[in-house]
Amino acid sequence: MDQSVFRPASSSTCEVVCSSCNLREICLPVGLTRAELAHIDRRLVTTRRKVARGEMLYRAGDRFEALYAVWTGFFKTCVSSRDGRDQVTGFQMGGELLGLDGIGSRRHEVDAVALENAQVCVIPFEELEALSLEVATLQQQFHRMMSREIVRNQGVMLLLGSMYAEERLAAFLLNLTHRLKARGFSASAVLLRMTREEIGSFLGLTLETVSRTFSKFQAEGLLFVRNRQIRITDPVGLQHLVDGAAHEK
Amino acid sequence: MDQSVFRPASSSTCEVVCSSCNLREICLPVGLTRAELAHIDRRLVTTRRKVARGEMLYRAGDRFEALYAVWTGFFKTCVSSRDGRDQVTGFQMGGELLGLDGIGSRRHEVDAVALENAQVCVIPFEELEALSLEVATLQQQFHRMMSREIVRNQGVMLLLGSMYAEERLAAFLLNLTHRLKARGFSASAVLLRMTREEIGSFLGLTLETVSRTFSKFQAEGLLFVRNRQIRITDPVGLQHLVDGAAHEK
DNA sequence: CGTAGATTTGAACGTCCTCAAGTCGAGTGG
DNA sequence: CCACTCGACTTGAGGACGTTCAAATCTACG
Repeated sequence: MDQSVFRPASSSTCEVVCSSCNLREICLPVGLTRAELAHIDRRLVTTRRKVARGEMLYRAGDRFEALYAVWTGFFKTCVSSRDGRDQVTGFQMGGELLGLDGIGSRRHEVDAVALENAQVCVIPFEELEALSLEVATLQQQFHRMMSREIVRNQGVMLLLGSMYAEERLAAFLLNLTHRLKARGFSASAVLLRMTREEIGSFLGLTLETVSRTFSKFQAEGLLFVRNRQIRITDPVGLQHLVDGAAHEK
Repeated sequence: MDQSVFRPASSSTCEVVCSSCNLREICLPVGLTRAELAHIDRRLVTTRRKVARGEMLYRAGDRFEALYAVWTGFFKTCVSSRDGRDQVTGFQMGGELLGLDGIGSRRHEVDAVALENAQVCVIPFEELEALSLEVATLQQQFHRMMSREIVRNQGVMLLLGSMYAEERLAAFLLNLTHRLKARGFSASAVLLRMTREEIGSFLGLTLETVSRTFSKFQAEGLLFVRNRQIRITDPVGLQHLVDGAAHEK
């Protein structure tokens, strides 16, 4: 647990501006004009926060005060019931928002954990709502992002409710590669940031089933696995699986 | 399919005002002052729409133009993948919003089907966003509702990802009764508006498993079932199940 | 170089699904 | 009013998929 350069609650106040951020075409400010961007610069986001691998950005029960836009690094969110069951509900990468769960009750309802050393832009929620009253485009964009979160989760419900293990893992991998590709990374060579257990929790499977399914995919020539290094050699084959090919009559 | 009194796209323009609606303490305008309510009356909602049992309020792919607040009746929402798999993602009753899935892409991403003759308040989305710029409280309330939708769905993911059939059905029933109770209905005598198959689809189970589990609950004295009439006699026992009692060591 | 955690793989078991048959209930028409 | 029909529901039997338990291997990191 390398914490040497990461003081838990450290924050940097220097030059945090959306208008020159490399993620501005993916993140919350999509579609804002230069003038609008200038208007929100230094008002919407004033600080970044570093979160070391394994640490929580926030945890269920914490007071909700801000949303977070992932700038670098990789997160997971988990819900847990009182009896200790828990479920990974999503993985977040650059440009994606964390904290939407807290708006309704003013308390966070899930845990957000960094899977690798990460930095997030802190978006004080009061400020976001205030600016949204001034900048209609910002409001619209925020609504779009919340809506997409809802749709994404419904897609996960489809996966959890009606897919076989192989279909789930295939869908998971394709989703991951699409998002990586949209950020300029390779869609075929993927370095997983999460354990088999975390993948399993997200997909409603055990870690053993995830491991076995990876092995099966490799045996079938769909990909190469070596620990967390994945090379996808047949994305079409994976898509075919997601489309239910293996169980059609 | 009794359509005699329900013309599919019919709408009534008379006296549709939030300020005198019996659901104003549950629906979107929660927390608005009298002045604010007066401000949005006849602007936010101008029409109601009737939807007959079995008909769709909207379907996946339709252009998104409005949100809908359920006024009377009962709905389900379904996602389906191209290969014909489909999954009920939720059931909606009075005061709950439909259509949030369309904001992101300006197209609806799910189907919304009336499970009984229903009426919804039509909330043109452009108008909602415009009014949200004027009435900060309305904006806040809308954000809260979207956030709660996200949290709700994460709860469903927990259910689908890590619960046994009995736990799922118990959780489903308790959720239903809580919502009914909040609307002034009995929390013990419930008339299900959906088929076993729809319950099963929502819970990631087959209709047979749902049926068997109902029978088992009855045999254990947790409830009485008679078709869609449910009488819950031991809500604590059901809660105990949800909390994982049956599988604790 | 040793230890703890992550991963792989095997074998047996269990939950839930599939397939099938039969029952029940509401609506229809004779 | 009653037979008829269709869909919804119940119940049983067998099997499949994924889990659980267990052991071995691998990897990263101190």
